[in-house]
Amino acid sequence: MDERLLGPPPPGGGRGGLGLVGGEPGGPGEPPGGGDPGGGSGGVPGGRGKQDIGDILQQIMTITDQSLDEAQAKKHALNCHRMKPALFSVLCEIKEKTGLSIRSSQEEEPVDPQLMRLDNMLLAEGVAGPEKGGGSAAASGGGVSPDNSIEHSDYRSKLAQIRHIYHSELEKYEQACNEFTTHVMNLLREQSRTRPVAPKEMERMVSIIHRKFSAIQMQLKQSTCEAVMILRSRFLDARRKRRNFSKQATEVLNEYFYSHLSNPYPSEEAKEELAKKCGITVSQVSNWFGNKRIRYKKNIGKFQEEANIYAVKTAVSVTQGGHSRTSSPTPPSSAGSGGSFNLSGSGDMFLGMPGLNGDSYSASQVESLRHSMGPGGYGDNLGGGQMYSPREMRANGSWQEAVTPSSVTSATEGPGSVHSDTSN
DNA sequence: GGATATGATTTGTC
DNA sequence: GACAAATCATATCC
Repeated sequence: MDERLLGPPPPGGGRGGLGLVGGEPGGPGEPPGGGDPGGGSGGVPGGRGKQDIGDILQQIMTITDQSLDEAQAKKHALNCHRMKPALFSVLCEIKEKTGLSIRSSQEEEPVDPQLMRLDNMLLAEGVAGPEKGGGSAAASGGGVSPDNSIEHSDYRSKLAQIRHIYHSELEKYEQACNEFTTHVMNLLREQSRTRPVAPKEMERMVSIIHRKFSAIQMQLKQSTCEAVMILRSRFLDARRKRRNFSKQATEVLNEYFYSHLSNPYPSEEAKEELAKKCGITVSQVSNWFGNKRIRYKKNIGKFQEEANIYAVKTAVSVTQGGHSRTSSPTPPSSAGSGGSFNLSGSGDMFLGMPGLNGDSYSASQVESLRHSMGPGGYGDNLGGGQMYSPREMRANGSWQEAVTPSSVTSATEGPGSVHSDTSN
């Protein structure tokens, strides 16, 4: 709090200044009536008057140190003091002089650029200003993938929480600021009975209070910005929010993968359909297949059991009459044009994979399963003229080379076998 | 709490 | 642009 305002010292410094004023010959310090109605000390000679004024000033200056009742009593006594009008006029004069310095220090301060930045950011993020409908702030400004609706709504709800807290705190600050301003104004008005308080002084006091509170508000804005930044970074860095796919989704993906083991590269349409089925995005499907291919290739043995499980699953579902097309939305892209699947998916599975415990499926098993697939199963492409997709023909680390042991392929060489063409 | 699984990202290649 | 491979970061299991 600015002491100068509540008890402005005279120019020249401290209380001594006032004492000097009071002692000026013929000055306003001389009591108009010359009597001593309150003091009870009889007539006041010049020296005695000085001392009296000094006492009064002392009392004024120490009034804040006293208890409320004591202060009220003192205040009342001072207001009734015979010297009061004279003192008041002196103080008014002093005020006139100090008014210049007040005015000079009251010049408009430039808007804090940091505050401007904070305001702009809060506005852009949809925290400050009017609420943005439909969470467009989160979608456009937040940089959250638009196809990730769950995260999107999560982001929006979190942002709404921040917004709510920000506004309620801001309201609290404003309320507190207003209350405090009113309180100080009342105090000043009260004090104006004892000492002159210029309207400008009051204005200045109000502006000081507002400045103090705006500093607090700035902290609030800073904290809010930080919270929004953290929220954004969390949602932007998808790795932080990694969630395992549902069991059902993984099953659908695995079923497709193992039923298209010869060419586990789903077309765009297939990806879209898988994504739809699994409740994930197309890029997530792509990621999943990318990861699956590389991990399968790296450690085929580890995935054998899984492969077998899905092989049997698929076979059973097909033999039961239910086309597993649900798990095999559409053939891979290469198949779309030329039917490039070299083998039926399920057929691959059994040909390329030893059974559990290292045992291979018997030829009859394979044959019966393959047969059971029929034209409606994953073996749709069995009769395709083109045997391999360009990808499969790659010489450097192609999928076929990696996943199909030569012993197996050579043993099952024939229409749809995989190894013969890879060398070309 | 460490090991493992798994989804996502980055980098380089074609 | 799609993909492979490496890597990161988090989830889950024990």
